[in-house]
Amino acid sequence: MMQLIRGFRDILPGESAHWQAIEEAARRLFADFGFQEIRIPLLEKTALFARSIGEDTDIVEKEMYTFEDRKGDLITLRPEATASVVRAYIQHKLYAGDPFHKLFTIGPMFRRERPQKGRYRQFYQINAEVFGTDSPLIDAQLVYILMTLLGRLGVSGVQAHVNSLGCPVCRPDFKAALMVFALGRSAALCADCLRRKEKNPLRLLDCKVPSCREAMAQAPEMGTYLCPDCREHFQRFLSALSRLNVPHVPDSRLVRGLDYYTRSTFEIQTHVPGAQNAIAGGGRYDGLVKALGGPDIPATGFAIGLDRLAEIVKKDSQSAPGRPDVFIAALGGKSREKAFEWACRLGEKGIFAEMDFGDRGLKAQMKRAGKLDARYVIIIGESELSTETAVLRDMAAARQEDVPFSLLLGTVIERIGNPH
RNA sequence: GUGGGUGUAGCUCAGUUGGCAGAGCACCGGGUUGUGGCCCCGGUUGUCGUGGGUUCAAGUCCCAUCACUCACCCCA
Repeated sequence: MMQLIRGFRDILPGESAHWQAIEEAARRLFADFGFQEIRIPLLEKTALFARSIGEDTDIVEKEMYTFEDRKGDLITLRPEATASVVRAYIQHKLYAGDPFHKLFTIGPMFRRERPQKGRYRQFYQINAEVFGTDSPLIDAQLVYILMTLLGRLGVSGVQAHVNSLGCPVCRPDFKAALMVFALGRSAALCADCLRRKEKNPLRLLDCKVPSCREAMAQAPEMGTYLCPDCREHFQRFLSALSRLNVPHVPDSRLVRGLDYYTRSTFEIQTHVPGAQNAIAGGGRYDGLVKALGGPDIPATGFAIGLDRLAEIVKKDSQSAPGRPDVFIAALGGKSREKAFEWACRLGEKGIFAEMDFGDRGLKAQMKRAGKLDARYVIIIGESELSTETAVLRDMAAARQEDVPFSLLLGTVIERIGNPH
């Protein structure tokens, strides 16, 4: 049997409704807050991701779908959206005139990781990016938007974890201090952490191995190393969240894996069991626009993992196709042709008319009409053809009447339009 | 990439020390020559994930492989 590629998935009709609900809620919310949609390509030059995400990150080192095209250029299926949005912002000089832009995009990303619950190799994200201000108020607004969206979707028990990663002025000092501290504890660290302390010392802070946690318990905290500007920025971020009554917990262990993050960083976590408890995350990336060849414009944004969110939003009930307004039960070929014509005409008028295309008995067709929960059934067979009169049955009332063909569609439209 | 678990009907799952592949739901037909839901009767549905091996005999034991799943790494 042909099977789909490992780590990829089909979103079947019963589930797609949940996805639509989330996407519609997000679009409405973005409109409410003045965001505009930007649509970006799935493929970019590999160098874009290598430069923005960071050469030494796992994403770039071993998780990207990278290919050579026919010309020999290296291209990559996007592992995240921010790099592309920034590229587009720069390329089309969206900063000219007014650098302030609020953008969102929804679509699939690709990472070649080991599949796991809520994690696929093609996964979907809703991304928001705000360019042109370094205000912590905007960071707070992004968190507020995230919480509002989750609230509108009926997701409860979520918490915003927030932190500040500092800036190019103060972060190097912190990294150095962290490295020195880790060096003193080398004996107690796991193999992964020994590797981390060279490449990405910040990650030492969120290792899950108990012995590492213990060893790092007294590690220096970013908070104490923040420069005055960053310290004030973080305070304003926190107080804005408090003013908005957003439940949030400062979490000095919250670090992000991508190199481009600066200052405010946040993650929305659920209390669901399992390791995949983060459903959205983001933060400020003030240096990225410049690093990718644009002007020195600050920016901030978030990403929501749609796969996990859909899993949470999914109600126990599977969504079903809508109930037909009318089911047309036809007996015999001639009748079926008539039924088919009626079904099409009714559909054109916005009335959902279902019918059976096989050659089945009336009982079977009535059964099907009942199963589909059709409001009315039209019955047409030999005798109806000869008298040019169809039977129109109200299923709930279990009453039926004869209606001349010439009046049938009008009668149905009237009944559906004005029930009773 | 690393480690554990699981693959039997469309779905949820039974299947004994190796001995004719099952149940419920769903689906189809009948009970009513052309009238739904409830009920009753009957029927269909399988590469037992795939490929090899052991055996008189494999869903069952062994090996490999693929997929799913959980955790790690990492991340949304």
